[in-house]
Amino acid sequence: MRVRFAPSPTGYLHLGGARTALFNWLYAKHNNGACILRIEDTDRTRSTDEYIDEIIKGMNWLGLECDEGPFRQTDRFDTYKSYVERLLNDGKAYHCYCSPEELDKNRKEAMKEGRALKYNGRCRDLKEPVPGVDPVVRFRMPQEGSTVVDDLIRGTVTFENEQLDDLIIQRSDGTPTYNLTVVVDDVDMEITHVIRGDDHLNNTPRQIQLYQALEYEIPRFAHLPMILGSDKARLSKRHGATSVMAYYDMGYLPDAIVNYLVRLGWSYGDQEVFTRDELIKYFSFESVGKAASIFNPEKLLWLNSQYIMNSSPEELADLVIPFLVKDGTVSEEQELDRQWLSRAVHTLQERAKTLVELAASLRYYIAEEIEYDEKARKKFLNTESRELLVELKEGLDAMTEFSEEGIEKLFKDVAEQHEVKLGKVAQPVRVSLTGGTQSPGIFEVIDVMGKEKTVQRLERAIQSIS
RNA sequence: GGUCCCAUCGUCUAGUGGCCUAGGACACCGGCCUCUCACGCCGGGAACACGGGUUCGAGUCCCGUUGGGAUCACCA
Repeated sequence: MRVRFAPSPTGYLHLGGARTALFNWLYAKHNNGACILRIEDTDRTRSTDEYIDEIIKGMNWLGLECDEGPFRQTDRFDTYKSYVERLLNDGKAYHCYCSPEELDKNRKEAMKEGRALKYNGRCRDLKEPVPGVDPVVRFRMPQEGSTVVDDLIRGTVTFENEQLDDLIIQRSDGTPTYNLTVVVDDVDMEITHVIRGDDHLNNTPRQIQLYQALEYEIPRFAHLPMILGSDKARLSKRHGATSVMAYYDMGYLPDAIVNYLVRLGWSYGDQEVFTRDELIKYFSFESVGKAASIFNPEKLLWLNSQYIMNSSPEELADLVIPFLVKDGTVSEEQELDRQWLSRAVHTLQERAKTLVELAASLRYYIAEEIEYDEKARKKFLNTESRELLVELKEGLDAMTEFSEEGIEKLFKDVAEQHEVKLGKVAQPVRVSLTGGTQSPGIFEVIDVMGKEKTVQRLERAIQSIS
């Protein structure tokens, strides 16, 4: 069992491409088969090496490494040429001398008259070459009967051959075109299952005809439904057709992206969150839907928060460091105590939806100085709370051993003495320590922050009042 | 326009003729928990596009309508 992911390096790996890669990868893993990465770069004007690197980087980040490749089609031009020669010699392809302008004119006329947009076959039976013109090579498409696509997702789809065009398989500059190269490569690379986007379904009968002309076995096909933007239009930059690496920058975990993507069109009962192993075990085309689905950023975000909650603090601590550096919270050389950082991360895990948010909250644990949120300062750091802060500071300063329980007892004692609720005590402290009104439980914050920093910040808060 | 595909809550989906008074998840709205914010828990509103058949019985099968999408390049 062999599958392939065959992106064209004319852009970054976006969510749609990533999902196609994912379904190929899952199907291969599920069946203990191989996944081949093939770069379809025959359009030399639009393909770049930079995009190739970016695509591979994106796949690696998502953990979708292929078993073979990358193979580049531009390295295989001689092979394609020999197949074209074969078709030409067998009379299954012919030279066409029509100019692009002429073709364009015919197309427009056909459009105006409401006919199918199809090559008129002018050069089909030409006996002599036209001098001074570099011809393209067209495939002589059978015009009788019909072609049936047997698709793992869509079932049986029938196309009338008379609808099929004599497609160009080699350009006038001698380079091959897509419909030929896919077939040749899938044959050469012994691909058994072609898994790709829905947008290729209409190409499939043409390719089947090519397989038949070449007398090769036809692989199985599976055409995945598209991913649409919120306006039901094709996914564009606006909705998320940006590079998957942009999601790295936004603080998403690769497993969350994978989990989100797989549930777009595929399901396993009511289960929403899957481990990678479960995905491999359960994946099947039988439970892939046929309808296109709309990309929903909120659900992705929710999944990401789930993955952050369920990750180990140690793992998250490692992952968040680049974001702390980016924020300027720590410098590149700075050595952080990993064990301590993990404790800090642990207090924030169920509050952060992304690594970016996590890094932002971590800032008050790590930074030397904090800034007060102005509204919070006004409301909680005032003469009313000053005495409480002084007592708390002294109490904490006097503690020989720091523990959550001890801190809690101190807070409750102070609250009781002043006959106020715990909230009256906790909020001013929270603002003093974190600068804002939202944070993990105040006892754990103090415990993680440590005596020195806590006392110092309380002192500063008291100073700011007078 | 031709051809092809698709159609269950706003969104992702469960559903493979009776378990459907249509289930779950995100989002939204209440409530509980509580030192704040989250998490968690409990509850709420919200869908079978429409019209014909087939059948004792249809969200599920068939046909049509409507709506959406894809594709028709010397792009892939």
